[in-house]
Amino acid sequence: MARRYDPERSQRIIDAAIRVVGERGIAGLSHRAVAAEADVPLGSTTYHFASLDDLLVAALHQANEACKRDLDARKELADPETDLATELARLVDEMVTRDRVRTELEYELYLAALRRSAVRPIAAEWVDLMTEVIARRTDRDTARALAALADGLCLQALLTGREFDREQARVMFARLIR
Amino acid sequence: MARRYDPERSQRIIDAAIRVVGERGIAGLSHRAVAAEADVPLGSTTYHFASLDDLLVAALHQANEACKRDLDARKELADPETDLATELARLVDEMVTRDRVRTELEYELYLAALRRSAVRPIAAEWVDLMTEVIARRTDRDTARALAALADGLCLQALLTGREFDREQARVMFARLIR
DNA sequence: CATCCATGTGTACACTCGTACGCATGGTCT
DNA sequence: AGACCATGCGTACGAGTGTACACATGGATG
Repeated sequence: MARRYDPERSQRIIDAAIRVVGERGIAGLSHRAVAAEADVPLGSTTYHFASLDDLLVAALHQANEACKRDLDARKELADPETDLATELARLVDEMVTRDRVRTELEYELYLAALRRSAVRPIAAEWVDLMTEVIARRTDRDTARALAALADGLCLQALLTGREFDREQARVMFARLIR
Repeated sequence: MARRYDPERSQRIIDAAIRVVGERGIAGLSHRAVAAEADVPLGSTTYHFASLDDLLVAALHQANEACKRDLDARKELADPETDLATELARLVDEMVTRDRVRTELEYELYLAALRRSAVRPIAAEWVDLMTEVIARRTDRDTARALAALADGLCLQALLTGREFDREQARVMFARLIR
């Protein structure tokens, strides 16, 4: 039979799950949808992930790790030569335009965390990392507020569909920075 | 047969739907769950709301209207004698403690809006009203940022489970107000 | 009073889903 | 070489779902 012994199997299943959630939302995640997307039989998804929740957690965790790596790799955010407010405004701008799909998935994760306790730690991780990265340039309390403002601005942009005004955002970030 | 001619029927169905979403989340919304909660037969829910989406939209719309009325009724927010930053900090505090259930439902609405275009206008309405109410006390751009910060702080509190620090929030709101 | 039709009710159908489970297979270890 | 067992595969079952639809009822209308 085709494709036996596939050491990357469970990884490919996770990748497929991320694509499914990205396209149809968490509500659209099912063993069958993932199996089809990964081109593996149904039994394979249930073998590698005992329950659908396990799969969801694995997928969201991996997606979140990718986001975190990206965030960490943003040298400009850490570089004290740059203007923090400008960099944050740029970050949000890119999140709601270039990376819009991934950002939507990120917020899907957030809001799913409200109901599913298994997902909450993952969401909390993201909030914490975001705060921590910013805190390298300012104090912790301010960093938390900056992260919150960034979150709120993202959400507003995603929900209202209004165009994001980067310059105005920069001004607001600047006001928070002491 | 019992309870024929019930002019409040569709209203009671909506109320039941709100309770169901509040308790189990949007994922838990089904014709049958609502029918049971409203104590009406299954056919009744499908009669009054052709599709499940119709019911969801009606429920979220009504819940949102209630929130909006409450927000409008907050005299302190409009009263120029009060300190705006203090009032906003109090508002968020109450949202994540006393009104936590309703707030979770509000964010559930946000989540739904990300994927369902029918729900997006309802979420946008809420964002707009929030901004408008605040804009009575300051300029529009600042109001938008204040609303975004409030949203972000709410979300952080709900996700991390950390206790909300009202005083710290007040300081951050105050920094945004020019 | 006769009729109509908005409203209310119960049931049935087709579908998707999560999960369980028996069996196949072939690296790996003794 | 032979046995073992992690991994892979297909199928089946029961539960839950949205929706359609045939029928009941009784206030409103003429």
